Amino acid sequence: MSEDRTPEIVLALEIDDPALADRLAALLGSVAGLRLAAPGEAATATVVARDPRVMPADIALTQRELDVLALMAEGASNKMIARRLGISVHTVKFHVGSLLDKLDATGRTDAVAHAARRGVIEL
Amino acid sequence: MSEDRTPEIVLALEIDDPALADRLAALLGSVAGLRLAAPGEAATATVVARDPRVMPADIALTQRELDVLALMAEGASNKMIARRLGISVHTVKFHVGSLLDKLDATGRTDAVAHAARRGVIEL
DNA sequence: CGCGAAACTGGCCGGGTGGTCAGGACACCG
DNA sequence: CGGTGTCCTGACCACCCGGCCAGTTTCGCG
Repeated sequence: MSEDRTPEIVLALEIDDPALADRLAALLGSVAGLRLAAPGEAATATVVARDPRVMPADIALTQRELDVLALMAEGASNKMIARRLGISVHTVKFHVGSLLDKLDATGRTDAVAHAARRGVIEL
Repeated sequence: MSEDRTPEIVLALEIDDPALADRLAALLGSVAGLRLAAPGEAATATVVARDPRVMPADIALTQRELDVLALMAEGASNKMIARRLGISVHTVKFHVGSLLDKLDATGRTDAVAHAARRGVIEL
């Protein structure tokens, strides 16, 4: 009961690089006042590090495509996007088509999922 | 050039709770072999902690709805979901309807976006 | 044993979606 | 100047989606 005013910080590790994970584990494991979380244990904080990720140059989307993509992520229909952007539905469908192509998606739902996964958009 | 094969780990902090951030900064700042990142500096790893999160009670989705939701996030069509789950398209549409209702979404794209936002599914 | 919740199925239909073909305007670059 | 790329628009069409109606079974709970 002495000093439980410092409730021991539990740190979880989510490191892609095994070598880095080892070094961090060694470093952090010997720090007084915190300990590493057991697998599956609820942690106070998580140390994350994903290396040069699968994300080659943001897949080169044009500005207009990013506009359309953002509205798609809001759940907007082609008609809504057209109105919001001041262009015709045909043009929206054109951009959506390009998006599906570039993002390698089969539909608009798949497209926003892929985009969110690679950080192109923020959900 | 002695031992720069241990390139000093740079840690960034993304902690919601200021008190926890302070304690972690104090603890980690005095560990040899790593240092805290300056604001905006590219870090080796990031320590994240979002507290009691916006995610109370998971909005009570049934198991089947979670199944359908997961496949929706994959970009699967109703027909594909039906095949994958061994049920009819009508049933899929039934579950999708419930999903749209519970997630307060206007379409399947909106539904997976909402679900991802509140952590119901992992993108 | 009733009763509700969950899961499942069917049909119908208006509107949305994705693919395809075709075209024009503009800017940049070799 | 011709080529390339982006952006924009039009039309056509098969298919999908979401909402509506209705119905069945199975399960757990009081």
